Amino acid sequence: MEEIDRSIVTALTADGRLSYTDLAEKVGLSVSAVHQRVRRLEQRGVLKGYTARVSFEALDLPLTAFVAIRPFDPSQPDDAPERLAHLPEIDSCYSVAGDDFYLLLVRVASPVDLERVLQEIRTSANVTTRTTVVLSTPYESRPPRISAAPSPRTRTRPAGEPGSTAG
Amino acid sequence: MEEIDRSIVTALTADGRLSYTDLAEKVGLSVSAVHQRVRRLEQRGVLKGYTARVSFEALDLPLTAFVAIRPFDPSQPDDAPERLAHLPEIDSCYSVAGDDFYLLLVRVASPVDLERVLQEIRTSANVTTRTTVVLSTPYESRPPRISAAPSPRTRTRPAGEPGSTAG
DNA sequence: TCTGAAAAGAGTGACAA
DNA sequence: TTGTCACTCTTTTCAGA
Repeated sequence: MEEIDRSIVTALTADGRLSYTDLAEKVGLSVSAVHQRVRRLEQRGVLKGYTARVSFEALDLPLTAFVAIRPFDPSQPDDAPERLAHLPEIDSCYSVAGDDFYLLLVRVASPVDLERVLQEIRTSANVTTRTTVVLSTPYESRPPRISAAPSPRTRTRPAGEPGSTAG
Repeated sequence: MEEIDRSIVTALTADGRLSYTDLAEKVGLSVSAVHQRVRRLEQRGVLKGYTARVSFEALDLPLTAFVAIRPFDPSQPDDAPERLAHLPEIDSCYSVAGDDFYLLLVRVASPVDLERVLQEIRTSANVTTRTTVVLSTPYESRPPRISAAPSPRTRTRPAGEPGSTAG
């Protein structure tokens, strides 16, 4: 990605409510130029949206756990993610290589709630669970380092226009 | 947490750039009342900040992995999180119960980069690694369900005021 | 803790370069 | 693709209830 776009994305991951005025100052462009770039980054899907970062402790969800799941009957169709999507305690669902099929990140208020959620996971998706409790979180969701490498969409060009292979 | 604050937090996790005007409409208060509530939620630490959500694929970080680590020599002081913090490929670091000491979430551009990062993790923190590659991510970082239970800070009271234990 | 109003500041779109 | 300008809307602060 190009340098200015990179610094825009970096700045917006650090503060998602930055005004275009402040952004423009940071990257050394006018407000409207920055505004257009942000719109393009949003359209390309580089910027997918904006969220508030919350304190899970303050929201009474102090207990985090990773739950690795495997189907009880591996011959059955595997639709665990959809079957589990209704559980609000599940923060994330990853399909993984290795011994397990999926790895879930779960946030609850208490051990008793974790027990209940594990039961709901097992019965909803017909899986066995192996749970790893998080004791503390030294850091989480750090902003990524954004490289200069072109993203796939950067290479796209309007239909009908000749590509560089023509040269 | 109280109902209006809950809907404010929910709305801001869904769209972190919502204007106070829109927020005020959603929760049925005036703009300045909503503004005050948001400021208070920020001061209490319920709202910790705002970020742009990015596409890791578009940022050329299509490969995600979980890396479980254990100290090579368990008798040495355990300062792995600080020793690893400089690696930008590490998104999150969780201290966990169970067989491993920490679980890292890592994002890289390619298998070769993963290999390099694993070597850097091993040498930086003097640990062994066990890596689980993520194949796909059905969902990630979903907004939490916000309960009515009081957050810890809600219970605090001005110093010198008698607590309920006095009764 | 809320409302309403006023001033300062930011977002937005058209147009020229 | 960027900058300028003009218009509109939002943010921010304050007094008063």
